[in-house]
Amino acid sequence: MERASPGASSAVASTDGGVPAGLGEPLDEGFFARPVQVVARELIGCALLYGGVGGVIVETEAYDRDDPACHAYVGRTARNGALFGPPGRAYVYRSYGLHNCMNAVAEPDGRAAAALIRALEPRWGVEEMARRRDGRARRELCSGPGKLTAALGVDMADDGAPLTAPPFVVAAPAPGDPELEVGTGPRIGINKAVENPWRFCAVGSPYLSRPL
DNA sequence: TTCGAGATCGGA
DNA sequence: CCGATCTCGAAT
Repeated sequence: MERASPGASSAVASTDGGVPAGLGEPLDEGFFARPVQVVARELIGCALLYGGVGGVIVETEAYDRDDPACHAYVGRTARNGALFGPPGRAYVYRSYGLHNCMNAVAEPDGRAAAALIRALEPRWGVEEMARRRDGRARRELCSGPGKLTAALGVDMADDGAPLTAPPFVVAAPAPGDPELEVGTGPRIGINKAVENPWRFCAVGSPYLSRPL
């Protein structure tokens, strides 16, 4: 069981450029140019920041082109174009007319697939995220795909943007970070291909959208 | 603690 | 029409 005490949160040491310290190596395009299930699994424990604000990825889902639940399943359209583009880009779409959801495009250029980022453990710029999320508790800042885009300030204008360049940072787990145990389960909120266990979670994290 | 409905809009 | 969702209020 994790036992983070709210009062013990220390100030985040940041370098000059607003990019926080304590990050691992930035992930390159090659990381994303692999099977989407592998990418989705290995993103657990990595850092995701937007403008210096963000946290550690604790929940993802994989969607590939042969998957009826994937937006690319119906073929290329105006909305899902980024899915067919080069790996390491963002695919951002609007959900239920209200929320934005963010994916990391995976697999080689032209092959549609993406990992949906579903939850973060807030770590950098927590104050700013709380402001954007109406002063909610840390646990609720990024515990869902629509919540985390709101907390980071990611929107439709970021559709197609490279995750390998500012304002995005996606970095491997920092050296010395405890390795997270990854669990799998069925994906959330879909009605097709429900049985595929393509949801990946950091086991026991209190920051998931839902427990496994 | 769980359940159900409403909000809201671009794309097929 | 219908979502890869979130929130709030009511019931349990």
